[in-house]
Amino acid sequence: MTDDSAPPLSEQTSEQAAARLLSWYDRNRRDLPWRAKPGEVADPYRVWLSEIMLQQTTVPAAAPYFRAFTERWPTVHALAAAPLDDLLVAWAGLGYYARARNLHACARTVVDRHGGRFPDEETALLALPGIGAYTAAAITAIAFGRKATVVDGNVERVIARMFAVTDPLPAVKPTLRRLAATRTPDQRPGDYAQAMMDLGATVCTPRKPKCMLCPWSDGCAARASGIAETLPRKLAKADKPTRRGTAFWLLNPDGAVLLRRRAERGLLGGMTEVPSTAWEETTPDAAALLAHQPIAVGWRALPGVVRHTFSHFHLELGVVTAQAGAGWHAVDGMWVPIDQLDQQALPSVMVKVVRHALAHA
DNA sequence: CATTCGTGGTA
DNA sequence: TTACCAAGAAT
Repeated sequence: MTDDSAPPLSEQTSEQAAARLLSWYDRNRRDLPWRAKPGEVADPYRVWLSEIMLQQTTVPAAAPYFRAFTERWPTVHALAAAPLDDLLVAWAGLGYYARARNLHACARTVVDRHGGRFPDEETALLALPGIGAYTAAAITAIAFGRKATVVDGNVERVIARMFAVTDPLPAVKPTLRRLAATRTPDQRPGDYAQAMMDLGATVCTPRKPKCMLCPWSDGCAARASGIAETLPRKLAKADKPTRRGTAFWLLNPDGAVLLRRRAERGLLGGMTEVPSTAWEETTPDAAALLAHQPIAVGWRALPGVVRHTFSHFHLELGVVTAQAGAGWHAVDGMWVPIDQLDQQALPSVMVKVVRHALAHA
């Protein structure tokens, strides 16, 4: 049966709809670094690693990190044997650093309690650190070829449009999941999951969906009503407050800069930072600087400000600088030569601070 | 159920 | 320049 002779999607069974999507997938397959080629056996380690990296992260952002990780740590055993700090350095810049900490914990659990093999059932996968409903289903389907309903942002969008679901996210999530489950086929679970996500990523896009290219367009209720681009609806998010702080760019006589490790949990947990005052909505005053300065010296303010936006607030960091005299090696933190900063677990905001300091100091 | 948790690309 | 957005999870 060709696409041209197929009946409208609404008159088809879900198996027939799935077959049409899989046909589209085979004709439009993307070559991604973590994707097994046709005929290749999927490697659960690579599937897992890619799915963690892709959480709330675009393909172009994740790809170079995936290549670096798999080259340096080709197996879950290798990753489990590595120190957490090595993972944090390698993860720096990718964001959501709890993912890296959970990645490490998960690798060690798989090696220590599962004999180095990932479980092939959703419930067992769900129990592992950093693996939630989406990732458990994705690994089940893609790595093990077992039936599972994969629901990510792409699938939510495709399903909301197909069924013209107008209730807003996130409350409507369970409904979208149920609808998605009714269409999940028994055949080619991994390809179907990736086909749904590819469809959302390349055709059923958030803005200006390419309905003319969609294998499901004739059965799409939202397109029929002319509301496809408005779906899925989402509740308005609270606007981001602006927090402010002052960073201390402190050099020692050797030309090394003082850095420190952030708390193991929370924002940028376990990552390296330039010492600073607390980040609060009020501009830090002189007393705050005195209270937070790593050592008591005279500070000179650098011109300008470092701006950065996190997931839930804007940050404006002023930078002050000073030269530490000899004998200050006992401060809380570590002296790092400027030319060795690339070996540190510096998140993007701190890379901005470093660049700003080097440009203006 | 709402909040916390990054980053870079895009319109 | 701002806001939105991306293959979510943990609490």
